[in-house]
Amino acid sequence: MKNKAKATSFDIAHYAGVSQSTVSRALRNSPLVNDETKRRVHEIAEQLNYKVDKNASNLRTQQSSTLALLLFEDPTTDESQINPFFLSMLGSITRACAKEGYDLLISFQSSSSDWRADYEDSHRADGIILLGYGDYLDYQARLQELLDQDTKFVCWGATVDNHPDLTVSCDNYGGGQLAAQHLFALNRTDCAFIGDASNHSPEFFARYKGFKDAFEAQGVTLNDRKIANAISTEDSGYHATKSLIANNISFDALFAASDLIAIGAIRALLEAGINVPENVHVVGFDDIPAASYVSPTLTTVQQNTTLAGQMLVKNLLSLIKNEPVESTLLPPSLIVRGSTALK
Amino acid sequence: MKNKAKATSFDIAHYAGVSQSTVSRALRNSPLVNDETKRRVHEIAEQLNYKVDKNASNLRTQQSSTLALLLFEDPTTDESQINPFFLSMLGSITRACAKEGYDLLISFQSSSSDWRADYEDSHRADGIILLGYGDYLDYQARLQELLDQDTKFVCWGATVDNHPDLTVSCDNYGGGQLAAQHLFALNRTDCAFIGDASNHSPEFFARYKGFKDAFEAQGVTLNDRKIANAISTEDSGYHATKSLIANNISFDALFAASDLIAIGAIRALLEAGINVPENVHVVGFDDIPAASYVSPTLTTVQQNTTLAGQMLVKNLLSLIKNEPVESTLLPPSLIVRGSTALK
DNA sequence: CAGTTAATTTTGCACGTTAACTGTCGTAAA
DNA sequence: TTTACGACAGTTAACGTGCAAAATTAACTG
Repeated sequence: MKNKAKATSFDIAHYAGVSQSTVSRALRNSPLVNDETKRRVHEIAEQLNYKVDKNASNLRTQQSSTLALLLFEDPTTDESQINPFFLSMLGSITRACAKEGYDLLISFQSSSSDWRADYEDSHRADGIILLGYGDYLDYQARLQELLDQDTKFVCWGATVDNHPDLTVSCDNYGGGQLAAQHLFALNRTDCAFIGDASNHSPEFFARYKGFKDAFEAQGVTLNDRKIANAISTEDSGYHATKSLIANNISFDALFAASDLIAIGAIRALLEAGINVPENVHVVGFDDIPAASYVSPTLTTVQQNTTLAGQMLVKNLLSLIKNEPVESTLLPPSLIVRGSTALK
Repeated sequence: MKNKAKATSFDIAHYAGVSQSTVSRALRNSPLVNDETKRRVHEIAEQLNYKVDKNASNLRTQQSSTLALLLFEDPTTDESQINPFFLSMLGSITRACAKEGYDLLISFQSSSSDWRADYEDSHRADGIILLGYGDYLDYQARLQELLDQDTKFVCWGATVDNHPDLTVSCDNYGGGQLAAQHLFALNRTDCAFIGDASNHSPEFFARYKGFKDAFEAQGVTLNDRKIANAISTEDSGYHATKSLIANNISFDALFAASDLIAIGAIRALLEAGINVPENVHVVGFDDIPAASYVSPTLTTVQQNTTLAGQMLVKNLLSLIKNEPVESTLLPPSLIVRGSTALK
């Protein structure tokens, strides 16, 4: 039978015949406590099923051993749907936090205007991880505000002006190059791009830039007309591709700024009777799980989400400890699948 | 310029010329405080950018306004991959929590043996949501333990012995019926089932049972030989289907216990030169995002994850408030797509 | 105008922990 | 023998809230 009232450190002190503060020290393995006493305290703590009260501990130490994850979704995305790429990141961030002894608090784009107040000031979290795609311009002002407040935070993808160290991101430019080199090697040089070639979405732009530059390095110039804008959803990729087709724009390869776009693009192509990969090779970006389920399976530039999550957490913890943080750029890798492989 | 030191309720009390406890009440809109005083306190709080310290507040009230979500993955699942169905649930649970003013703490299958101690005793969370697929038998003992400890928790899917009220689940049996009725209407009665027809995974079993019973109600008896076991991964579905084919077992329709299995099954079928839906109709379960990306798009029994998440949170909060909780069974709905639709 | 009641506000403590400061005792150096 | 110091353990004071009881003020009655 368990006690209804939860055991406190005083209870342990009582049973162990020592003072409460000795219990506290013993449980945190302070060197100021005799080993034998430590052992006894630990034993009794176990028996009483004692757990340090997080609230009391946090209140006293003025920190929470918790990180907050703020997830920004594309505004058009349907409520229940979350971008699978971010979900993958979520998984690795959760694990990285657990490994470091931190809890993870998750929240979607907060309607509140003051992230710092919501998390740091209220001592709910020691730091914030911002995870989002695309339109960071809207947030630059806010990020600057966080900086001014000396808030501890790291971003995925978005570079904060003059503070690249606060960002962990994939080498999108290099990833675009990988895609281009792959297509070039397959002799597919008449390429379309679906994503966002403006500077509106820095990540998509970098992918495009790397793609374009790599082709130009081979003496191939891409036709700007073969670009269609899309946000990172299947639907958007589908419609963008459809409009390319409708405009009679020809191409023998297609580079999509994300896998979801690529999947939508393939659907549009197949519907139009254009075979993948025979007529058009398709390369995506991200390597979400669905990339290996669709048919044809999708060749894509893989982002290492496991490493990305670990780095985000690691860098944030360094920030919190006021340690120097270095800029982090993760190398992507090309995963060749059916959409660029002729049998 | 913000103060480095965070404002406390004492600071507000000082500026407002009242006592700290009046501030506390004023901020929580207690009727015991004069309206004018309230207004002034709120104003000053805003100016100082004051936020209630969660830790102090939680310590005082002995609760955390936080729920913990424990996610159980299939043991075979790769580390970074999370079952997309659960991710969808995660999204709606997060939102439901936010709406109720609760934070959500996420954790993957804890290696710790004592969930209650990890969350409730340490006051990190007021209650626990258990989310998992399949093999609950391993956990029944643990669930019983949680019950004995009077821990506040709710489960997805798994029924705790004699406590159906602690479970929110989809009407898996009814979903199986839906699938059967659909296939029967299309005159596909020679059905295979891939999943788990033993009682090992209660959810899969219920889906199979409903499927089988609905056919029998129409006078059609399913052949037990046309069953292959699989866990909820694409790979497992692929191999299970392959083994059916390898054993020369014929069928004109296939019901998979989950979409991931169905997607793997389709891959195996197509590889074997069996057309979907012409030769074999395929019906899945869950309606994960990928179901509408694969080709052919997948007909499936949809679980309402939005509602499920809301109910889990709602029921858990009721439990925490010691209010009576009712058993919750959510109705699934059939989504007809390409894998059962002949052009 | 003293006396009673209602409407507010204030005082003081408790929540469970950690950390800084004190205190004790035995042993080694002076 | 005295002093000093290390190795422990105990005492006390926050951390910032929220609640109960006490205290103050205002409002009203006879």
